[in-house]
Amino acid sequence: MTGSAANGDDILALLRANGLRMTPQRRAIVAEIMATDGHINPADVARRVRQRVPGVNASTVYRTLDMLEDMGVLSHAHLETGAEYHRSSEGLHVHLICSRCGSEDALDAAEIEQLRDVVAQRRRFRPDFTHFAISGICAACAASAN
Amino acid sequence: MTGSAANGDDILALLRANGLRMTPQRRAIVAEIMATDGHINPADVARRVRQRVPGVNASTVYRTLDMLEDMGVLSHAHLETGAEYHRSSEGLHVHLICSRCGSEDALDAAEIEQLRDVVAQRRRFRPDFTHFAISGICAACAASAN
DNA sequence: GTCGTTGCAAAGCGTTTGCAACTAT
DNA sequence: ATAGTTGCAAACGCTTTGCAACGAC
Repeated sequence: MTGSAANGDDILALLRANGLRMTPQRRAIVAEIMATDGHINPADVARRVRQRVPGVNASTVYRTLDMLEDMGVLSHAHLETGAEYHRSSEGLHVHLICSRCGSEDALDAAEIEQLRDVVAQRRRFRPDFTHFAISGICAACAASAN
Repeated sequence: MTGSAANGDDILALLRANGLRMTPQRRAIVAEIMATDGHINPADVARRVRQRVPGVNASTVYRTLDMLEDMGVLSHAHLETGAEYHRSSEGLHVHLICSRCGSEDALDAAEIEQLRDVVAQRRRFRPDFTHFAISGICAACAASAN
């Protein structure tokens, strides 16, 4: 339930420690995830994995992603297009998404801290800004538009 | 493209001004929306409207919600369960959602302002905190849990 | 009469499920 | 041998689409 596994070996150990098994399908899925920086949605992961290793069923991909999230290897966040997975080891990641052009950026740890403080100032709610993206208008679009 | 219509008459006027028509189906959908505080998703709106006015097709509901959003009468936000519509006239509304118990709360204008400032401090990105919810742990859950 | 609007029916898409066969351990 | 895992195929829920009929203006 913990692990911030950074590589295949760590993940294998994690599975073993929980009585789970490392199958060829899981190897392929983990490899795909580890090869991808940033986020990809379940359907995309399924497509990509199947492209490399034709035998992998989509339902296996969905079940594996769920499992990896339970193990703490993956996390998901909600972007405009829906849920996206990313490696938990990538650390705090708050997505800024331009609603006009779709470009993406990210806040750093200090900024996230400040956002948390604003909320904590008046509420006992402990916000997790990584779970949902923050929509808005990027500098470029603000300059060129309205 | 503008309107913050608060009642049926305003909406009718808005449609007229844009060469659109007020049909019985639209009347039913608008009535349902106006009778609901908070948010409901498209599928729910469809179900509720059909319950009241059996003749209304689901595709009509989807098309009408899209149209009303284009007109500025409705807005949508992204919550854990997906997209939710709400009346634009309800004003700035930032959703705080507890990921443990699902309870909801909202930030007020002053807090939203402060969040904006945090981002503006170092970026030219203009955030819209209303578009995505903010996930986190509510006070009650933080107290009862580990 | 015009043109926006609707219902219908079908299809699309991502996702989930039950179950028998398979296989990592 | 034991349980975890997979593929299959079907079903699911939400949403979209093309098109002919309809109806608000």
